[in-house]
Amino acid sequence: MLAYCGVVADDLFKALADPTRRTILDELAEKSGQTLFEICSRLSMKHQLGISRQAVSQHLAVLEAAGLVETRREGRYKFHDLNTAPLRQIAERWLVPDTSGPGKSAP
Amino acid sequence: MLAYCGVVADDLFKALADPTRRTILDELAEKSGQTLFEICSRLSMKHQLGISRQAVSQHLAVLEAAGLVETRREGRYKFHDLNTAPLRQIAERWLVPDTSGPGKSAP
DNA sequence: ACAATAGGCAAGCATTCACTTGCCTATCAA
DNA sequence: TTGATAGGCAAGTGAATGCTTGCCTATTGT
Repeated sequence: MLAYCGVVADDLFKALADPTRRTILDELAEKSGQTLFEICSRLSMKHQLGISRQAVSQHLAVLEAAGLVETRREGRYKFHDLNTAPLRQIAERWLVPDTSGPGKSAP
Repeated sequence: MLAYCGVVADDLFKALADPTRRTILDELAEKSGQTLFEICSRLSMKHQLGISRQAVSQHLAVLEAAGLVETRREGRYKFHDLNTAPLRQIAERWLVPDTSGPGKSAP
């Protein structure tokens, strides 16, 4: 799709810049569909991250804005799923030799 | 090489977080072996980035710390080359495991 | 030698960012 | 209902970051 291009690029890289957010992605890759509290307890238990619930919530919002996390609501629960699709533009930007025409880069 | 692991991960993602640094990577991907002044003029000409030489120098230092840029000195010139090797750990970290989940990735 | 070129080092400033604190809404169980 | 759970919103704070300014060293050309 043409999504995850242009303007979203900045959100994507900024989302990946924080180590806590990368750990959250690791947790969602290991078990998808986790709630906010489940992620919080996992960060505390497995990674010894003393972090508040609101901080994790803000991290999830950043990841969602970058398209790396998708959410679905069910009752009072909100489940979070990992979406690795935006990551492919990283590989497409520099890892592939530039064979195409004058491709406009997205800062 | 065993480099580009562990501690370097944070430097890598932080280096990619800035749009100016990503543009520098684009320029080095298009033409390798550029000097500081050459990169400066390209950022100014092609990308309309009014940025000082020192700022570009600092960006290059960050990129070099992340392993994304390698340098070689010849006389009073310092040439910069792109190294995309560190980028592969991004794909290897999240793109590989896709056995679980609701199976809604890659629409 | 002298000046121009290519680059480096360090302090200061302004913005951004991660995190906390406090309070609020919505859903479910007793 | 009441209370507990799951989550959201907004202001404030301290640290990190991007950029500038000023001065410095090294190399090259005349």
